[in-house]
Amino acid sequence: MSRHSTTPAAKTAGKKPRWTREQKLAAQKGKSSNAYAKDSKSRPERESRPRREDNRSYGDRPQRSDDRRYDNRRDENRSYGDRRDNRSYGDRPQRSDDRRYDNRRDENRSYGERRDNRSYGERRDNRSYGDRPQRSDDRRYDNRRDENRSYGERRDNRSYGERRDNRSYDNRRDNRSYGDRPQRSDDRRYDNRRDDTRSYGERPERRTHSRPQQTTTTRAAAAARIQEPIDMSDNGFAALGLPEVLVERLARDGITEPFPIQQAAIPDALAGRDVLGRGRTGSGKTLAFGLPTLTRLMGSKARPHQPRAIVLVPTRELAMQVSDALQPLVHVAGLHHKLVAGGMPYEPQLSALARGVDLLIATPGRLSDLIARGAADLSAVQIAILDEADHMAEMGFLEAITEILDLVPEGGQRLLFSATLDRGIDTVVDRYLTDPVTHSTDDGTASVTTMEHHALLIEPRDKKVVTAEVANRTGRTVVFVRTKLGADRVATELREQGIVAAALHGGLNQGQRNKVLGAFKDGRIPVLVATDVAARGIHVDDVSLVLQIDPPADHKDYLHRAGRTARAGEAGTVVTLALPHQRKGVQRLLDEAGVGIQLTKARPGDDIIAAAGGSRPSGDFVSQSTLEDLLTPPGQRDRGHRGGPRGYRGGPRRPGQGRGEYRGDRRGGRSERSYSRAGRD
DNA sequence: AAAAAAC
Repeated sequence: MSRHSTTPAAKTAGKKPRWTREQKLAAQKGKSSNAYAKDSKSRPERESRPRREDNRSYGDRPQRSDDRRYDNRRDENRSYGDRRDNRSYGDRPQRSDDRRYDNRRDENRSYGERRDNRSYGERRDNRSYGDRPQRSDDRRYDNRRDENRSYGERRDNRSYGERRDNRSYDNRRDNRSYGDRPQRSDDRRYDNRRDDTRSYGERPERRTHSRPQQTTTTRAAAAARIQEPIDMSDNGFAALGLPEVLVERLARDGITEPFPIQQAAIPDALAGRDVLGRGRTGSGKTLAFGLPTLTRLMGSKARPHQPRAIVLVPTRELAMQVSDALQPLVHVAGLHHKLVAGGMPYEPQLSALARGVDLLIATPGRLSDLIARGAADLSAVQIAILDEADHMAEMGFLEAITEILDLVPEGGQRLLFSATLDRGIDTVVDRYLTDPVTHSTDDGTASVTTMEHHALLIEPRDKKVVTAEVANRTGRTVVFVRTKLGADRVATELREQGIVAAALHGGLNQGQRNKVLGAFKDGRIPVLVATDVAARGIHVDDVSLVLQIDPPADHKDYLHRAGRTARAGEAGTVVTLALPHQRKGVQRLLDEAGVGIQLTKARPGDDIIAAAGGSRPSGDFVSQSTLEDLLTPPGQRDRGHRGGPRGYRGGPRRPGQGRGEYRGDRRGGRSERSYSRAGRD
């Protein structure tokens, strides 16, 4: 336990102690011998262990004014003793040069003040401003809901015919006339998202279409219909002790029977216990932690800046998905939630926190950022949840996670979920959980029986062609590669061979990431070439093939990547390619994952490729402009220059004198509102 | 070793 102790020096400095490199390495090796799942009772009581760096009583801790976390006053507004920087003025960095107090965009600063004063040639993005993605198209700077924007600003101003949901009426989720639809709480705007990871086809109610046909169109009638009782007698969620509003809301989406992980974990989570939950990919883990969390939060309100529950997730896309999935439930519970992640504008996150958020769904970086800014204060968090917990406990995430969890008061509830929970999370469990109960609804291996696995041993020179042949098929395909550059390269190579493919990785800006994933979900792009950014948690309907052209790092990654297909009982195929020098490693990985198959030699055109649904691609080059067209939602095409060839558009423009897509800051004096787009378009 | 995660 010595790794949890703190040096006196660190304490007196009032700094947040960090783990040393040695401590982290020790933690990574899983040196703990604690068998939390089997013998958790034998662990010493939480209070008796000096786990936290700061186990002084609250009264002994540094005063707020001394606590950087909660103090974002400027130094000049504090007493000298409180100041972070008590160098003499002359020694301090010039204010205009001081990033901490300056979050203006570069183009609104004088040149000397800019963060990036590299010459143009050195900059990463030295396209002329005109060539850059249009600001107005960039979700990062505007995530207001459509209904709060002027029409011109709305994301979806496609004509009805162009919209995503132009399935025939019978195929729609909701084919009632508008007037017949339920009130806002049931409104599609808040309801075009999944409540869990089951496909719609999987939901009992959807098959039966038992929704009464509406004949009236008044709002009153719609409101009355909401009141219609839903049969609770035979509802598995009601039986678990969940509140009626949540059960009803689920039932309205046809979700009446909990999946095994939900059945297992919800009662303990409701009872306030710490839970380790393992359920195979696509088995509904989001609801398993979401429902009890919301239930326990119901009835009281969050104070400004003090969320009462946090969900930490490893990627922005997953954060969005979790947020979307819980949205309707949060709403009917009378609570507020907020997605807090990087690549998105600060202002909505800041203002939501200022209003008070019950449930915060966050990626670690942005949350830490907001904490440092004094916008978020975790001292009222009662429930802390780690989604993809084993991944969050790995090097690279662990430090950020511990930094955040250290700010959460002890004694609260902790929920850790993943499809692959192994001993790698022991350090986190030891440090933050009390007497956890483990619910494992599968054996952590490739137990999804509707999933078919192939592993092809190929020659390096065949890789490009085999990749294209396997990917050339009907149905959605996710191709996994190891690196960001690889993703771009493979996507390009596939397009050159006639396959419509787009790359998704963390090197893209959030606007691009959203566009690519959106186009893939819509079916505009059938093949997604992704790094492991898409390996975990991301749900896309009807992905029927996962193709791993670079082997995953370990067997857990194999299972997570594979888990993008065959979700919730659907069928799916996983094809893994291996080069001769990767043969041993890949075979071991297959064994560890419990797949139970052997590598098979394959060449282009082989039957095994056809058996997996693949065929020789057309070879008709998919041009860049075709791709851009497909990536751009239909209603946003043919506006501005998007989709067209990139040419000279007036040459470089001095920052601050752009085309006016983004003018918020220039109105001056409204930094908090600087992303406001009022009057635009 | 890479990817992800703040700007």
